[in-house]
Amino acid sequence: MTKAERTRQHIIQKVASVFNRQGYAGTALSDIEVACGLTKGAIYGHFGNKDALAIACFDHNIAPLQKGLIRALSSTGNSHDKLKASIRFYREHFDEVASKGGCPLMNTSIEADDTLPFLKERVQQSISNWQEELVALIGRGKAEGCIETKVDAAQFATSMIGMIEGGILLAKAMDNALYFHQVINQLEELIEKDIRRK
Amino acid sequence: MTKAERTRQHIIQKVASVFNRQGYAGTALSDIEVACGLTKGAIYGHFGNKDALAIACFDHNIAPLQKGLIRALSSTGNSHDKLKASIRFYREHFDEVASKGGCPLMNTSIEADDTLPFLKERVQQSISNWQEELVALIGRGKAEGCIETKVDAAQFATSMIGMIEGGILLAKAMDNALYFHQVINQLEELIEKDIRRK
DNA sequence: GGAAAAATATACCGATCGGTATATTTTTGC
DNA sequence: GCAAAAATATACCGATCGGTATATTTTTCC
Repeated sequence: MTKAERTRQHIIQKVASVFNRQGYAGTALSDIEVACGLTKGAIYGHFGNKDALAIACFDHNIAPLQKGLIRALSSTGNSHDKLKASIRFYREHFDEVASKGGCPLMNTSIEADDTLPFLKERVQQSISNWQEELVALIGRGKAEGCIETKVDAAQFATSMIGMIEGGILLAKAMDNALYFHQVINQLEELIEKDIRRK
Repeated sequence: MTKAERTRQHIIQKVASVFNRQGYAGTALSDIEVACGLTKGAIYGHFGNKDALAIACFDHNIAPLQKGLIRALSSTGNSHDKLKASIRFYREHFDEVASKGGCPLMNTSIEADDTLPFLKERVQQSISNWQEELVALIGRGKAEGCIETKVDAAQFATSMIGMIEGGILLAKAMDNALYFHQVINQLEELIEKDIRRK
């Protein structure tokens, strides 16, 4: 890895959580300079402008979440087990996500919604991918016989994502992880009672 | 109503949705001037600073939601019916909320979380109130015999709020109301199958 | 209807915004 | 180890930020 690449990674790694916490409009170049310990000259040597850096940071912020989903999908057990493994992943990593400013998908979505099309595009891609992976998993579960065939896969996938995001929102807003765990408990009960085929 | 009061209301009414859409950091005084058709001189004659205006706008944005909850709680029927009436309210008003930039509770929470304590305080108060009202409603439902006594009132209340907010988030992010309705459908099924006492 | 008061607009403030041109330092490759 | 190139810092740009002092207009009230 060349020096430039290392520095580029250093900047992303240091600045990503600042963007996640303060948002695009709320993060000034001066904040970025402080966060990575470099001056504008250096930063603009690696990124064309603030937008390009914001995109790189967004990608960096969602990478671990995408990896977590992939890992859960390739875990042992049937599709119902994988669904549970996926939820377990979010529960186990909540504190980490919270400490970095919350879910980047939600944070970016809220701000980008009406004002930052170049970020909104990426948010939509991530949500679509997440939802489609869950729909496919539920479909496989029906074929395997571990998930009720009458379950509406799209409705449940959307609801699951909505509950996870909603739980993070409430826990962050209230500064209390209990809210998140309450929603996740409800979700797990839902999967056990209404989704699983007995 | 005096002239000053009328103008003050005019400013709030015009600017509230701009704050909801663009956020606090993303809304410049120049945006505010354009939105209400007045100059800084006039605006600062009614509000001490940008913070004070943001607070007034937040209050204005959540007022209809608070009223909707109160109205649902005082609707006819038992507690289970009131729970359903409350959900129906959000479904019926989704398009209106979406057109004004989404749920102000969520939008404000995300941005205020780490940077705007004076707004975060209000968000917390609103969420607490919402959750407590639902917990109390479920408690009354148990006493009435229309809600299963084994239901965890706090967990369900939190989950219900989380699902509503999560649904709004997804629908807004994807520019597609279907996501919201999917989550609400799931929530209504949940209430009918797992909450209601048969 | 005219003077006092209130509301609004204009003009301006220092600070900070994102971004760039250039000078300086550090790294690379022979 | 030295020159070329790359990386970084410094100094500066015009624009815009939130906010204020003052001038002008509008409203109020006798």
